[in-house]
Order: sequence, then C-alpha cells, then structure tokens
Amino acid sequence: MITMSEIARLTNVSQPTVSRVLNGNPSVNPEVRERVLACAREHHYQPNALAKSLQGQPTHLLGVLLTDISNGFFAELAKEIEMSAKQAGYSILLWNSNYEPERERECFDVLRRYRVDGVIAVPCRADDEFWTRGTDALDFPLVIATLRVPGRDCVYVDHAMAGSQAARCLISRGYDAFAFAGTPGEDKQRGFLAELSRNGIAPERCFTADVSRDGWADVLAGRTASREERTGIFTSNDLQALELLNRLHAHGVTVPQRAGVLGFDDIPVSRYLTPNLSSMRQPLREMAAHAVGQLVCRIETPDRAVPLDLPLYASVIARESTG
Amino acid sequence: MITMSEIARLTNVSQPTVSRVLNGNPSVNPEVRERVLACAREHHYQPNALAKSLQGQPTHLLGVLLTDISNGFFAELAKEIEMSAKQAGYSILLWNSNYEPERERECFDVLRRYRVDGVIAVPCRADDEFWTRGTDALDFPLVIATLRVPGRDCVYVDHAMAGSQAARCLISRGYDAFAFAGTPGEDKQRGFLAELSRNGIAPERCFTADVSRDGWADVLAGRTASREERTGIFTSNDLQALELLNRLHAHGVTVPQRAGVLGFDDIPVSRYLTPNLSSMRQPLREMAAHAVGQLVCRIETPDRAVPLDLPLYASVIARESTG
DNA sequence: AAAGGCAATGAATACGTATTCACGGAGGTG
DNA sequence: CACCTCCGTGAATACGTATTCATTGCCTTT
Repeated sequence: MITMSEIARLTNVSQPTVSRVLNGNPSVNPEVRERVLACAREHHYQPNALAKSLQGQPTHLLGVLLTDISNGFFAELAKEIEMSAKQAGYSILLWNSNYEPERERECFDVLRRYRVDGVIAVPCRADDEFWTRGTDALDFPLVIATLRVPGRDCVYVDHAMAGSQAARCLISRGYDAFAFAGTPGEDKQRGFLAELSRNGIAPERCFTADVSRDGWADVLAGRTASREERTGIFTSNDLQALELLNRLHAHGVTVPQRAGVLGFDDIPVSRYLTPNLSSMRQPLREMAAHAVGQLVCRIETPDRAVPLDLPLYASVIARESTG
Repeated sequence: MITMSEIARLTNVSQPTVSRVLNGNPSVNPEVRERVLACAREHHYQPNALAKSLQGQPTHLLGVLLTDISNGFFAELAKEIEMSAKQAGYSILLWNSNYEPERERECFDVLRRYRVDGVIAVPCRADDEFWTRGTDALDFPLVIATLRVPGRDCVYVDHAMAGSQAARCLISRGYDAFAFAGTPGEDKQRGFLAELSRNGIAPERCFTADVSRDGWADVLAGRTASREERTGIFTSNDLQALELLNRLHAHGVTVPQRAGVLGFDDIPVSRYLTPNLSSMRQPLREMAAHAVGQLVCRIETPDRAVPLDLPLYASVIARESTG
C-alpha cells in the first residue's frame, strides 16, 4: 500500500508537503497540489489511520458492546448506531458479550488496545459493579444504552412508564382482569401493577407469570380460560406474546374477545400474525442517535459535565390482539 | 494510557527489555521479568495495537461488510462470524451497505485506511463487477459469504438444491399442486421447478408468485382457495410465509390440510405460530466458521491457491404447516 | 590463564504520519 | 538600497512498538 513518502518521491516534493496537500493546508503551490493529488488518486492512496493515531489524532473508532446481536432488537439498535456513527465519521468495532460479564471485561481490554475514541455499551446487568463503579478511571468516554446506570451517561427507555402505558391501553379496551408475563422484579411489571392499582383495579384481578418457569404460557392460558372476566395480558417481549397466543389458541381462548395480548418490542413479524399482534415500540433510532451524539460530544469536548440521564418513551402500536 | 517506555522508566530497564518481557521472549532475567510484569499489571498496560501494526505486524482486525444487520438472518450470521473471529484472535470492524453498492465502495476505502487483515463480505449483488472483477488487486484477502461469486473464495448455501429439497418435501406430504413465492429468477425457484418436473408434475400444476408485486399473497391465497387440489407452497423466506399464512386464513384455506406452507430461514418465531411454520434452516454456524477459517488461512499463508468454492446445504425443519 | 561462547541488556533504527522549526526567496516599505 | 514580512518548502522530530546490532560480564573449554 502506497505511503506519503512514496508519493513524495514520485512527485519530487517532500513528505510534509504531501501531508499538507492531502490535509487541505492552504499554504502550498497550486501546481504542486495538483501534481500530488493526481498521483494520490492514481495509486488509490488511503491514509494509514493507525499511524495518524500515533500522533495523538483520534482513531475515529467507536466500540460497540452488545449482549447479543442475533437478538432482533439489538440488531436493529446496532444498525441505527452504525448509521449514526458513520454519519459522524466514525467506524464501529463490534463486540458481543453473550450475556457473560466476563466477556465484557475482555472487551474493554481489546477496545483499549485499539485505542477507540469512545464506547457505547449494553451491559448484561445494570447493577454489576463493573459498570457502576469500576469504570471511573476509564480511558475513553462511555455511554450506556438501553439501561439506566446512575452516575453514567445513559440513554434508555423508561420501562416503568411503558408498563404504565400498557396498563392504560388494556384498561381502555375494556378488559377487567389483568396479567403480566415476564421476569419478576422488572420495571415494566412495577409500572404495570402500579398503574392498575392507581386505576382502582383490585389486586385479586392482577396476576403475574414468571417466564423463566417452564410451561408458564400454558398455565397462564389455562387460568385465563377458566375465568369469567376478559383478561388483558402484557408480556415482556413479543416472542413471549407469540408463545402465549399459541397456548391461548390451544385452550380455546379467543383473542381479542376473551383475552387481549400486548407485546413489547414490535418485532417485524407482529403484523403478519392472525390476529395481528399489538405491541410497544421503542424509539430505537432516537436512542441510537442520542447515544452516538452524546458520545461524540464527550469525545470532542472532554470536560467533566454532569452525566446525561435520558429516558425515552415507548409507544403502543395497537393492532388486532387488543381488540 | 501507559506505554512500554513508561514501564521501562519505572522499572529501571530499557524499553526493548520491556518488549521482550511482554512478548514472552525467554532471554530475560527472571527477576527483571517479574518486576516488569508486576508494573504492567499494576498500571493495566495494554499494548497499542496500532503502533504494533506499523512494524508490519497484523492488525488482527477483520472487516465485515453486510447488506443489513437488522435482518435477523444476517444478524445471526454476524454473531457467528464474530464468535469465530474472536476465537481466532481477531476483532470485527462492522459495516452495513444498506443494499447500496455505493456504500460497498465506501466501506472498502475505510477498511483499507484501518489496514484490516482481511474482509468477509456479503455483496448486494453477486453480478456486480466490483466483486467479480474490480477486486483483483486487493490489498487484503476477501471471502464472500452467502453468495457464489465465481473466481473468488466464497462460502454459501446452495439455493437451487434447497429448492429441490423443498419440492421433495412437499411432494412427499401428498400435495398435488405446487407454488413458489419469491423473486423471479431466484435459484430456489429454479431448483424447485426443476425437481417438480423431474418428478413428473405437470407444468399446469406449478405456479410462481412474484413477491415484489403488492397483494401477491392475497392473489395466491385466492387461487389456492378456488382450486380442488391440495397446494404445497414454498416461500423464499419466512416473513413471506407468515404473510401468506395470514391471507390463507382470511380466505378460509386450512393449513396444512388444504395447503402446505414451507418457509425459508427458520426465524425464531416460526415455532410459536399456529400452526407452527415448517421451514428450511441454513447452516449459519458452519458458514461463518468456514468463512473465517478460510480468511485466516489466506491471511497467514498468502500464497495464490485456487479459490475456495464451498456450497453448504440447508435442511428442512418439518413442523405443522406442512402436515 | 587465555580464548571462546552465551546470556542479558541497551542503543539505534524503522514503520507512516503530523508538526515544529528553520530557511530561502519574493514582495513590500522606509 | 537596506530592512522586514510572508509564503512555500524541507529537515528534523515525535508517537509506541519490534527488531537488529553491539556491548558487557560470566561461564566453559583448552
């Protein structure tokens, strides 16, 4: 691959002059400029980004650490991040933690080796001390996406609020019993139950199902079938909603008449199901754009301002499964 | 970030000695080695990968160029590639072409700037001359994934064979009319029709639908409803299959009794549908592993051997929708 | 005891780039 | 005509690392 010195030799100038030409420095003879540019074009010159960074120049590399890019949600997020980053002139070094905290540590070592200018990360767990405490003396700015980590720059969706929105949606559709399917302790569950209670729904009409137990969908569907009320069910993600729809069908519960189902994530297949799945959509593009924006801002003006804590809001996409 | 020279200063040795210690060179005093290692650990030293590469060392960076990572199929592929690469000691520079050939060119410029050791690419179009011809004098090894590009290293799934397998599957289930839904001219379509013909199915019992026309699913479902035969339908991907199931349901066609549906890609939701969607699964992990393996091989022994042309085979996952 | 070999180490250099500094010449001013 | 300024240019250097080469001191061999 051709270098500046090589171009300098071919055009009978010095290497610094080539550097000046290629970086648009005005103080260079127009005739010389043309000669050098022509030569560079001819040989498809591309500057060595690595050598540049040795001069203290930024690498224009951004680390992106995800839990699992094969998950459609993160895949979409990654795409939006990549597009925003590209627009800002940065390239993406991708790393998958596979939900293993150990991999997260490993990732940081590698990213430091490549001298990335900054990192956008989706931690496995928001309460891991590696994220809350251990990264104080970091070598680069870090923005957390998807989760809220107090004290750090973070951009995320307010899941408690989403739970609350979900509850309002199901109430307004006339359901009179309610269930949440997800992992116990989730913010969505808290928000969901709180909103139900605020609306005067008696606790005995509110259920929760733990999706980490085998057969949860069957149990929940059976319970729904055996009751008189119309049950509005909110699930923690769309795949769970699909599984539930499947079991409800098996138990003869008609959707949306006897039960309403509201998913979360709005995966692409939702609109093709019978009935179409209602879901909640996270503002992925905004999340990515804000994360990259904040990161670039930190990179370019590294003063110690207060951390950004930006909650965004999901929106209900009502289709057939909620009537 | 701490450097070798800094460590050298702190431990009263020379920088080359530090280099020797950190690279496991045996000819260094054990006592000195311990002192240096301790210091490096204490300061969380990480070598500057960029400076290393200036010495002609490999960057251990792999470019990965995809059309669209938000597509679940490529997302899964990306994950497998990343895992294989990580295992081989390489990191991933990710780039999305968004199906725009212009972006592909742009990507190569950037990857050259970062001096990647090699590239795995999924081109927008296999017949683009950029891939078939323009990359002869490339600065790094290149392996094509997913598509067959004659004359280049490539690892892909044999779609014609997949079409043929699909036809055999549907025939064996007792369907007596057949349809393919996809883009005209696809290898899958060719293989599908050829196999039907080989099995003596009359051409008037074989249809094709062009999914790029609005309402194709409705038309195909209507046609299926109006005929006497049981129709076995093969779709080019699972999302199309879902759309079709939806329309078949609307037209009162029961699946799998009156029509069978076989998708392609085996996206995760397939198993939650009612009825469960039968599909064909591409060996993603093998594809990724072979692509990375071949690439690493080219990187480490850059002799001009004949290009690899490795077709892999998809397999039918029979669920309820094909009876 | 002299010669030879080896182990441990440091000095110097190279990689590709940006930057600082110095130099020469052209132009202007007094 | 002497002086100063500014423009265009090249020489030298720095960045962090690996490598080559030279040096030192010690141990073995004759």
